[in-house]
Amino acid sequence: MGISEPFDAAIEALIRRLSLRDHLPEDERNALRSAAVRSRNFAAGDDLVVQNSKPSVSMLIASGMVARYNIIDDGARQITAFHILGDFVDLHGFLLSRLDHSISALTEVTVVEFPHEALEHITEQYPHLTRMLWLSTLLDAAIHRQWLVAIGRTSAMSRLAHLFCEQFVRAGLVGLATQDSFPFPITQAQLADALGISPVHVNRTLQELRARAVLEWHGGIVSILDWPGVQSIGKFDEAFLDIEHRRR
Amino acid sequence: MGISEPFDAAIEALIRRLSLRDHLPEDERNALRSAAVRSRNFAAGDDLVVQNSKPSVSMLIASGMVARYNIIDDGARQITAFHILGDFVDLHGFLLSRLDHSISALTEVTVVEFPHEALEHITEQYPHLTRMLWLSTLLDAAIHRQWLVAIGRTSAMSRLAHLFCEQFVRAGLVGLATQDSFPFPITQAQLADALGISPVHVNRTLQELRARAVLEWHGGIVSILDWPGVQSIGKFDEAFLDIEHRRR
DNA sequence: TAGTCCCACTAACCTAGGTAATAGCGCCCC
DNA sequence: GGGGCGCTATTACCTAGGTTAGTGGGACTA
Repeated sequence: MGISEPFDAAIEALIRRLSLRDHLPEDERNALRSAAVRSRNFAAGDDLVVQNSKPSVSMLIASGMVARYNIIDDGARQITAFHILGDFVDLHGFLLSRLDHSISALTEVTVVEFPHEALEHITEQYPHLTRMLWLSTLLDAAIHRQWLVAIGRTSAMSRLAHLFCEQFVRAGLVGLATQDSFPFPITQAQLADALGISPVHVNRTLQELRARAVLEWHGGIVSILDWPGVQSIGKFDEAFLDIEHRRR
Repeated sequence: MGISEPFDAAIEALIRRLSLRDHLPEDERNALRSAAVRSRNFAAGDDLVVQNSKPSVSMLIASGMVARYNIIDDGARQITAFHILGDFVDLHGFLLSRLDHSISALTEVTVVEFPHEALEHITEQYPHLTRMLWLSTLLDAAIHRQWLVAIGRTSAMSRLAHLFCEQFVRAGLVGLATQDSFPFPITQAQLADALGISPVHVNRTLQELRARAVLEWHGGIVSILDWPGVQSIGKFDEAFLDIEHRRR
């Protein structure tokens, strides 16, 4: 195995995630496999991409967790997305000239790189696979919209619960969750930056969730104790993740 | 003119918007023109699409203004996007199974419809045009991210100013703005739903902007009095709109 | 085995923005 | 030409969540 292992893990997870939405024929799977050129490792805290850069590759996550974020001039930070195994973190960088945000590793991370020429080749040769990759960026946008709704119009409690629900379902889609738990190896401060609240209030709110006995979060693992309860607090409806197998 | 007028207005505005990012050859322009089948009118307040429906066409705006929004069970509403002339409101509905939000007309609106089969045909025959349409949805996502940053981490003042900046620039791109003004025909309550604040606070904040003499908003027209001032209050940097002409 | 981080957690106090209720004003429509 | 009606504006009061300034514990380090 050696060098081929991260390739396999990441690409098969991507294929698995896409296959939930439509069948991927073997030639398209192979096109994906041969578009990846190499893997790269990052330590926790490293930036994979910095704002305003013009990357020439897009990165698929093979292990670990990353965040996309923006820094505001006063030093505040807003995380706009979390990504895990099988997520194409900056696929949009293929068509956007310069990235409007940075991406940093929340844990140790391994990614697989896809040169933009290889992606362009896919768009020239494989229309259906192109639609599936396009879909993958549309799902990211749908998640952005859910975050907007949560941050704009719901309480800290709801936002927190909603995010846990989303991460639980997404981890499950790539085989990283058990029936009632999933890895969530970040700090309360990072979570605060994603939810648009202060770290202190994240702590307060977590205690309330713990007191209500709907979930626990220790040692980087979230355990769901009462799934309907969390969903209801978070007003979570997984429809936006569009997990439906059909021709696209 | 007659029936062909909205087609022309909408499609030429779309072409203009895309052409800012890369050259669109004549055959691709014609492919777009022939993919549109008919226009439709909506009165202010009508829903163009309701949440969870499965549309079989995508709509390009020919005139008027629409909002994408989600309703939360407690009745609160969050607007996640505004769209004007030349915007493909629900292009993502082409690949997503069911829409995760509703779309409603804020003014009288005319749209041009593109059947999903016609869009699929484009993806099969015109790889470059496909990338450009994909890009158009990526720009929507980039705007979502900016809204997330604004709503999550900035004051009501900044959010308001940021939104005005964004709308001013976007209106300019399709020829709807003058040097220092643009149409913004919505109510303070609708604006509140986009910014994630209350209508009362929108009013308070507008007065503050007026007092600082950076902009005015009367009769559905926003007049920018001090462009650097508005940009600085809104921490606005148009880079995320990716207005750069290059091969994509 | 003491020293130093980093992170979860706590407490006291503070403020941006929410809520409710109401007034005024233009516009349309009989 | 008067009566709704939708929108802006205003006031008084309230609260979710922010801020600041800590404590305590676990893990690596010397």
